[in-house]
Formats: sequence, structure tokens, C-alpha cells
Amino acid sequence: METEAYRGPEDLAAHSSRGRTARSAVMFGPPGFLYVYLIYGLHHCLNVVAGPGEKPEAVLIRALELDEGLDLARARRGAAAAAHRLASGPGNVGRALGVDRRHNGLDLLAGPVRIEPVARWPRVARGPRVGVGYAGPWAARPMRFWIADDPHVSRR
DNA sequence: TGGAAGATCGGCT
DNA sequence: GCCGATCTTCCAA
Repeated sequence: METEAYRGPEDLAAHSSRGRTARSAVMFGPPGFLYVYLIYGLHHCLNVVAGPGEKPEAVLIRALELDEGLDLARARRGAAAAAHRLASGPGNVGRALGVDRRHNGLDLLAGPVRIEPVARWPRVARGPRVGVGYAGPWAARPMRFWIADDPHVSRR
């Protein structure tokens, strides 16, 4: 429901902009793999490695609509979350899916996670990414995408 | 080897 | 709106 694009290595907001490190190594590989990192010592953020060939690009998943069997409501103890079955914010996405750094480098073509094209695209809105004020000219670029008119994306 | 900052979240004022 | 939690990562020295 909400994503952000990170277009390394030139994108100063991307972890891959400082070259290949132990953390960002998976982004320098082929697309279709998970890139998971720990932020603020607390939250696991989930990315899909994208980009052609060696280009270290990734898509951060910032919000999900949850399917049956994922009880985010219990985790958050919030009535709103229960009603919408929503994981809003990258940290909550990681928590809702039970993803942590052990899943870094997971092959999305091998399962159990699968990404499929949608039958019909909803209207998509775009704007600046969240929390990347340090990235100079890249901070203002409209590289955050969310389903338009849906009130459940992470705001700010 | 040390230290500062971080692609955040939720609770409290 | 502000603040604390919590610890990895990366760069400088």
C-alpha cells in the first residue's frame, strides 16, 4: 500500500550510496531478494532488491494490508488496526510479518514469500520520502508511492 | 577503538 | 509536539 524507492548508488538516501558494505551487500546482487536491516536498534525494515544487474537499488515496504492469519491487532492492541488489518510504517510491516535480519537475502523467487502483479492498478500518489532529510538534493524527490485516497498509509 | 547517527514507533504532555 | 528505547553500522582517529 505504500513504498519508497532507493536508487543507489547515486541516491544519497540509499544505504548503497556509501558503497558495498556487509549490511548493504545483498542490494549489490540480483533483484528479487529481501534486504532487511535493523533501524534504531528496534525495528526491522523490509526491502525488495530491485534494479537491473549490479545496480544496488531497493524498494522499502512501508505499509501493508494484512491477509487472514496475521493478527496485527493483537500486536498493537489498537481497535483501528483491528478494523483495518493494517501494518502502517516500515517497522510495523516487519513486525506484522515476523521478519528480522535472519531473513536478509531471502530469495523471493524461491518462496515462501511471493510477489505477484495486480490485476488492476489502483490510483497511485507520490511524494517525498520519509526521514531522509540528510540526503541533500535527493531528500525532496518524490520517490514515495502510496495508494491514492486510502487513509491507511503511514502519514507524516 | 570510539562515538554519533539512524529509511522508527508509541506513549506522554 | 517531544522524548525515550535500543543497538547496529560506519567512519574517523
